[in-house]
Amino acid sequence: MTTTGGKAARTRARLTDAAFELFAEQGYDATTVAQIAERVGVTEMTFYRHFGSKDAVVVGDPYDPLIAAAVAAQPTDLPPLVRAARGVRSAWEGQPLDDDEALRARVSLGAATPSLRPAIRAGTAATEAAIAEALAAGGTDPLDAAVCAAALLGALTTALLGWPARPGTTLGATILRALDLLEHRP
Amino acid sequence: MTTTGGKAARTRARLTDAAFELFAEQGYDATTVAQIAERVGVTEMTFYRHFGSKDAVVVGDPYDPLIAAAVAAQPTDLPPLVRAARGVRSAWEGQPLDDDEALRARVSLGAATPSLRPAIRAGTAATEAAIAEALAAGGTDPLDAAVCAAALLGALTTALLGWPARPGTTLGATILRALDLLEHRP
DNA sequence: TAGAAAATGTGACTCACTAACATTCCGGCG
DNA sequence: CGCCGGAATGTTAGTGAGTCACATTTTCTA
Repeated sequence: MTTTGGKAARTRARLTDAAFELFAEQGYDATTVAQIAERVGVTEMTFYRHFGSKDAVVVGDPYDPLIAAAVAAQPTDLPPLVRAARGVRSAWEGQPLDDDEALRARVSLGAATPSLRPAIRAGTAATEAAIAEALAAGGTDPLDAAVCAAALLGALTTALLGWPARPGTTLGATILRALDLLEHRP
Repeated sequence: MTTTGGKAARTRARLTDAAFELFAEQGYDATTVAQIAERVGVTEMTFYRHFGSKDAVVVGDPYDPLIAAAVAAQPTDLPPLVRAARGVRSAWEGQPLDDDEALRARVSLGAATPSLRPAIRAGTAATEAAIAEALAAGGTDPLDAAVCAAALLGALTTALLGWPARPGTTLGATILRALDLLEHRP
């Protein structure tokens, strides 16, 4: 039993691998769920039980909910957008995402596939809501809070998707740069 | 021939009306394109020829491309996010959108229907790209420009969708408020 | 009023996604 | 060893959005 996890985890991993192979061979849109399932020797139904949607293979994990805590910890007398940006900055510095090749590949695919963007945005919705709530808890008007959170997530997502196109640049630098822009540092 | 436009325009208008009736009766998701077409006495095919997708009935018109010009007209020594925000502000002041009941109804539906959000975002993509390009033409790094444009559009879209929930508030005030937030005016 | 052009219809298809129900795999326990 | 229960997977049959090639009607113009 050297392999990690039970049978389900293994099937899930095989589906992920097959999916990325096919995406690389034919592109995301041209690949059908049936093809992915077939390559693994499994039914479409099994795919949907593991992922729920075709998007989910690529988008996968939701963003950090602990970002919200970092936002809430920022001084409430700052303008809300600055408060949010500083919160994310401190959260990142506390626990950065290591940018391995796998992540770069996934982000690259996401950036190169327009039909995937809705799913990407949807994946950030939870974080956006959490940040908005954290801002509102500090006395910011709820709509103002939502607007700032949306601006922040828009900036972060665009930075993330633009990162793979800049070889040699670290993800951290790209993210922090986006935060600088929100704080008007030119 | 007192009616405006040719037959196509009339069919399109009838499809829009029928669609919004059905959306009001049963909700957007529960309404099928076949139902819309049937109510007008027309085929699904005709619907798709007029709209291209179910989303398009609600999302409809693309945003102002002249916003980009206003952004480009702002002084280049401002931080890019400020430059973008001031550009939109000046564009709005030059030619505001009149907020009639029809617009409010459409925005309301969009705000209340999560499955519509992807289409809404997609509808702003052209404006976002135009603003990014205007910023980049002023010497801003292309990725920085894209990040700022995304933040701006994120803020504006959220403000727009949040507007109908505030009876008595004008759309203009809501938009200008969002721009204030991007410029750190609390 | 004929004839081109615009508008619409037909039928068949692909693909994502869902649901109810049946079946097989696998580890633990007597 | 052999049985048993739950997890994992299969089967079948759908719905609904969107596309395509081709036929037909309607509308406008010369």
